[in-house]
Amino acid sequence: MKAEKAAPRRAGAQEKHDRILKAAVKIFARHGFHNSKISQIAKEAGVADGTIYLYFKNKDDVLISLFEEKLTEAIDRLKELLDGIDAPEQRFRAFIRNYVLYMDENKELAEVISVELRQSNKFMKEYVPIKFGEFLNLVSNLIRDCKDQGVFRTSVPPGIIKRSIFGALDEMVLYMVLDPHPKYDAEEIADALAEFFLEGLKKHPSSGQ
Amino acid sequence: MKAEKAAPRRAGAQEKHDRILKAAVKIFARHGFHNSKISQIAKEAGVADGTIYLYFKNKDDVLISLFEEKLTEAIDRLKELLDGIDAPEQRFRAFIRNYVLYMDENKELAEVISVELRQSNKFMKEYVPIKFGEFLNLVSNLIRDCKDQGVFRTSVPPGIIKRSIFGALDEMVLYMVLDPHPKYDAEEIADALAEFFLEGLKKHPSSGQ
Amino acid sequence: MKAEKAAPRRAGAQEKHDRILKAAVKIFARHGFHNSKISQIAKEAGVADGTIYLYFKNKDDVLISLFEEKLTEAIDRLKELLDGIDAPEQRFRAFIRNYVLYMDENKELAEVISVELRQSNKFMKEYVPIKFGEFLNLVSNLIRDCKDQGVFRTSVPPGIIKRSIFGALDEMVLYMVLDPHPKYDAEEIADALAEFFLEGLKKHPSSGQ
Amino acid sequence: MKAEKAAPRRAGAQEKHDRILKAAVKIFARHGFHNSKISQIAKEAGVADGTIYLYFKNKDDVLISLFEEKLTEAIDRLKELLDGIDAPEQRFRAFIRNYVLYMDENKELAEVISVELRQSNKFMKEYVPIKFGEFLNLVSNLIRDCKDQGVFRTSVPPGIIKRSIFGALDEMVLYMVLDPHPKYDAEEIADALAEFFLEGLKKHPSSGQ
DNA sequence: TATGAATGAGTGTTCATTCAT
DNA sequence: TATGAATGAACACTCATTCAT
Repeated sequence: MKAEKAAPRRAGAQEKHDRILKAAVKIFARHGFHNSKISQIAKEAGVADGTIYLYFKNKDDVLISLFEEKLTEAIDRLKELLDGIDAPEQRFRAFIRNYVLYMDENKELAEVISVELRQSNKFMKEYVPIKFGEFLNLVSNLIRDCKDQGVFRTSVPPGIIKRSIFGALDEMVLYMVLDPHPKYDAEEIADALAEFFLEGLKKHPSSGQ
Repeated sequence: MKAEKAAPRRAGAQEKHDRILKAAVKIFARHGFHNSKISQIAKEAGVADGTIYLYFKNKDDVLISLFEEKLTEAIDRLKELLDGIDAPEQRFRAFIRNYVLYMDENKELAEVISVELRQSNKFMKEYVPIKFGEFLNLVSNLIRDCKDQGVFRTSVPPGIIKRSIFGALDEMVLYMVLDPHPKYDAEEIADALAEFFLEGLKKHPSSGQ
Repeated sequence: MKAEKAAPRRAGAQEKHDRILKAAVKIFARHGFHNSKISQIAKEAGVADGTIYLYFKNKDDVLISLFEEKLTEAIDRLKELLDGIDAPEQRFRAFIRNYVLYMDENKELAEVISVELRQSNKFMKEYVPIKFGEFLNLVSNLIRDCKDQGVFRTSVPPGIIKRSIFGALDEMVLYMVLDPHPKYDAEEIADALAEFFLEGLKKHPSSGQ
Repeated sequence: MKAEKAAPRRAGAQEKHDRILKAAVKIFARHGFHNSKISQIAKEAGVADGTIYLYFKNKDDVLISLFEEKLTEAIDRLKELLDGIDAPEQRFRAFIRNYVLYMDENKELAEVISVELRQSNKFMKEYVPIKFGEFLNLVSNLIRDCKDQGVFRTSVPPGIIKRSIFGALDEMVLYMVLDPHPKYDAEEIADALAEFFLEGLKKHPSSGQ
């Protein structure tokens, strides 16, 4: 929930807020945050420049809000989806699959997240890291469940696994959405990644120790 | 080899060029590319603002050159190192290990690469993607060798593996260099990652097919 | 009487007009005209921003109206007061005294007049100079009466006297209302100023000529 | 002496600094501080907009520096002049006379000081009040000397006198420089004011008490 | 080569004003 | 009348880049 900024009370307020954020995703994806102009976003959203400042504190806040709201949305969707699945391995697979498919359906958002998240994570102190941490915890929990149930016997520390998986997912998704002639489609990528991670995390009896 | 720009003639020229790039790494790591000022780099390098333009076409070119030269250096170091190792699996392990240790020893460079590479990859059309591709190919080759020798029997496509590994490495390294109180040291991280990847790529007899 | 603007029709209209002006005095005193926002005045007055434009043409007009009405009020009060006094010297003293006391009782108004009047006098072509001239004429008349009755024998031209007196009063009042730990109170200041001016304007037999 | 802002070291630096300040006086006099644009000043000074920021921290600093330097100059000139005069009354007269003539010769500066000083005094915390206080002290000292030597026997407190005199001078000067068809010239005004003040401050034996 | 003063295009942000409700 | 969301013109300030020395 955004604070500080008196949200306009009109009926269409949320709609306009969303329109601006949607425009921002498109513009940021196209030019990158730093090369995007507020006036471009305003134009794309069909509002005046000044209107953006009725809904967001400043340009940074547009990006932060974008991260916050879109990550929340994505996380919620993933959580809800996982709720319907019991078997840990299936949950893990479903997570990977749905993350990849979600990003494939929201290519511009995927671009923005991949390209700008690190910048933001480093230079914007507040919201982004929190939301991002929440996302990483989702991964942690999945891994812990898999371990608890004996699916994963890996000795790799969870803190390393969760980040590695995020890094791999993120990079892969970026490649997927940017490549104009992709060799693999989202489904293939999702399956391959799931396969890769699962193999890496299962402790195979034959591989001894 | 850079073009357009008058090649440095004096012996001290290369030294000044390097000093500027070294300063740039430090400044970019601290503030990010877009928030870094040419004047800050000049000051850090102990030269006048204008002098930077004797060695680099413009601000973008400083970052591009940085990527180009530092990636080249890193790649060459890794290549040379791998040359001394025969067994594919050992080469793979050595690669992971050395990448992580190298970045740990060059924390500022690691930050810049992690935080700025994607932006640059996307928005700077020229050198960066080429150099980055070269790096990825290094990974590809390692994987191909492992496959050729039967170490990896994975069915995951190499194009997906190489990017996943880069993504995981990159994210992990970023975490490593940024966390003020890291839970794991570089050695642990390297070992864990190698373990994770190798397990994921070996085709385990027991895991059937 | 203001023109152009629809005359307030409802009984409550005048009241709202006054509330806005009262709010404006407070806000202008606190931040200065140029640093005051219409929205601040609206908030202070408890009305919507747009409402101000139902009562005033624009921001300038708020200040102009403020000067016009408050100066009129002050002048009328002073005139009325002077009407009850016959002796020119007493009228002069009463004028000084009451101007100072009035401003002391209306500190915020005094600040606005002192700080903004000159700007307005110079850059706002219409009402302000007229009203201000009227105020100065009040002084002129007092002086003329004193001269006519032989109280003042000064050879200093009236045009110079009236402005000097206004300047001195204005500066003194500003000092009085702004100083958080004033050395003199309003009464003392009034008496001192009256003394100073009267001495300066009486032609003292002993001082020759 | 200005600090913080690295003054350009070039030979012509002081000259450019002065040119900008001179331009600022002209522009501020014409439009008032708040309605003056940096670009107007730059144009008038024959420099680029950005150049102004090499010599001044920001727009406020231009005004502050203007006050500081011009007041210093004026005060120094007045001090030097007074040094050559012994008799307190003559010193007082000389002060009035020279202040008025100086302002008459620097009409635009006079306008800026009269119109903007109060704003600045109130809203700019640092330099202006200090310099202004120094100016007031000059007046105080003159009065004290006159009292010490028995020229003034007034009972009006010095703190009130100095501000009244400044207020009267300032207002009178403003009138003088603004009136397109002035009834009095600078000499007359100076003489009249001196006369007025002196009469007001001398304690006339015949006026008893 | 090296300097750093000068440039001026470019933009985030503010806020007086409007107008649909 | 009253509202306050929306507008968009306006502007201070920054900083990459140039160029005279």
